[in-house]
Amino acid sequence: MVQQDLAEGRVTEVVTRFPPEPNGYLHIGHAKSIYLNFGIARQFGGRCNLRMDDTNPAKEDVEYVDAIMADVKWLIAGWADHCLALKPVGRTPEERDIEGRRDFYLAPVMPGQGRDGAWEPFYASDYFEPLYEYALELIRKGKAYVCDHTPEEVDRMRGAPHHPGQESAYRNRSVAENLDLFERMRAGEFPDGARTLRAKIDMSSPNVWLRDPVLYRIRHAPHHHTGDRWCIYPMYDFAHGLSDYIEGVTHSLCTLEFEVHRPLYEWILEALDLPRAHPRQREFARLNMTHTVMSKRKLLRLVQEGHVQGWDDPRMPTIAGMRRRGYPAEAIRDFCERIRVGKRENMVQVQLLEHCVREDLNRRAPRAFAVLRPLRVVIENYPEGQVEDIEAVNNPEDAAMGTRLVPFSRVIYIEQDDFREVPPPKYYRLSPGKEVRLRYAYLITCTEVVKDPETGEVTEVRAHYDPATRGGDTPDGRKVKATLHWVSAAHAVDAEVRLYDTLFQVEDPEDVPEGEDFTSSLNPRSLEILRGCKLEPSLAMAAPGDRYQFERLGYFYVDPDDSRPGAPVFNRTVTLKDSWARIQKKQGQG
RNA sequence: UGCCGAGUGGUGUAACGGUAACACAGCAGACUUUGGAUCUGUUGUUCCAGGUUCGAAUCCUGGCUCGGCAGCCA
Repeated sequence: MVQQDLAEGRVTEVVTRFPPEPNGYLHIGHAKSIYLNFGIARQFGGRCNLRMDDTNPAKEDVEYVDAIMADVKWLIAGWADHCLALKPVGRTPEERDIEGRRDFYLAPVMPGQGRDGAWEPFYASDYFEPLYEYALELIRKGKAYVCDHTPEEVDRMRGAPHHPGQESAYRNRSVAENLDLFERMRAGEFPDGARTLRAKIDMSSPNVWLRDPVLYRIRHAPHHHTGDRWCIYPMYDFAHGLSDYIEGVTHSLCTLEFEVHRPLYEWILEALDLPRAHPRQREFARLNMTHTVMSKRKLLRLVQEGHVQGWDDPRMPTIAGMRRRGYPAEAIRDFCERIRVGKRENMVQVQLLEHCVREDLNRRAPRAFAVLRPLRVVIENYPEGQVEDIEAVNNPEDAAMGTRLVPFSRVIYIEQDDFREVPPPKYYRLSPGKEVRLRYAYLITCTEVVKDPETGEVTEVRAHYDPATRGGDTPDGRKVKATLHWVSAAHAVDAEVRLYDTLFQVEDPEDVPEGEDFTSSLNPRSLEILRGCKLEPSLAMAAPGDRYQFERLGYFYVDPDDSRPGAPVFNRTVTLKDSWARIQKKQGQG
């Protein structure tokens, strides 16, 4: 469609916009919209305005404005920064004259245009004055009127989809009376809900949004951006299309539920006889993903009821949550690219997102050794007090990332999962009498199991090493199936590691039995905090925001808030694919 | 029920009226000093019924199913 508009000469430049309401944090569904809107701007050499759609003072807050700005910038960084259009702080639309017709326009500021001053996103609330003028104009044209019915009356009189509504008793007030009343609404003469400004369209339209929709309502409430300057606020339908117009937006892309609003969007623009080209609204399907919820209302509940620790909890599908979990922006964009956009209801599997994350991280994350649930292994024939520096590859996918030295000694930790006293079928790892490779180090054979006499729990494993296998090679060509990661006990750094799983244990949390809601399918094991994890010493100084692959375990991200030098905290971004887990699962079923 | 929209493998998407394809997931195998990665192979798809046509996922008619809409929310 964009291509067609360009070809037909309807537009000469492409301007899109991303218009969140600052009443919550952005989630992965918004990421899809950002990717779409910025992607189109990028593809056609245009721009994308970041605009706060803030016409409802009751729900909105500056905290959200700041978070939204940060999330958008983070997500498009290095990709579409040059398309992000902002405006100077405090600037409002300029009034001008186009061939004798009055017009309002607000020009953007693009990166590179000396953008080092104070810039801010666009705000629908910056257009309250022009919007008010437009409303006056509608009244003068006899296309809007002040209505005194109560909300309940309006509701009742709207009718039902299959039968027409009833006209307001105030529908045919004179222009002068309407003008007077509307001005007094603005002046604050009436209490909340006493009157509204309504468009005069068609009470019998099959589209209920055309049955004289409310354009303005009275709300004596301070607004996060305009303070107490206003006590009447425009409704979405009135504000949105005109905001698009004021900003010179050419393509206004929104989700499917606004499809029925499109006739109203167009009606408003046409009724005003505007001098410039009209923006065009088109719709696409919002994103749904398995094992999570996507509505801001539900996400807010998760935050308020303490099911998560905040909007940026790594289990949340928010952009901030994913960032804190360690998802790279590139991977999220790749995901948005792969799901494409359509008009079909959809439920994308989280596995696809995780795949994108793994693919990205596999290429760039340096490898390291970390033992999450340590089991002591004493190598009895290794000289006491001896320490060897073992060379380890930083990233087998990228030789340029080089190697590092990891200390090896007589007492090491391995993963509890990597030892079984009684190995199940197909279990290749360590068990009594079995030989395994310690990655980059030596082959060891388990000689003895030490147990707690009380509980019977395995507390230590004793082993012998083969000095001829240094580096992990077998001079005699013998094969060992398993290679384990390890950490030298004397050199280990203690760390906290947070393991995350899906927030909900079912694919569709909305699909619950009668009388229950989505919180009943919350996953009780979505967060597991491990303390006393043993890391290789090079990780002691891991910096916030660093990403690693802990070999054989997954990708981990240094928590930006809680990690300290010498006492690192890692968040598990995503596990590695685990075919042993799959075998176990199958065995469990079979 | 009125209006609007959408129906293609398990999931998400492609396909000027001309061999139904791609990715993820699955399965099987190869390789492997990560049971990772990689590579190879493979299972499985056009909502239904008519019609137009040499030929239909695509066009037409009818039906079915799913979603959205009756906030002074966005």
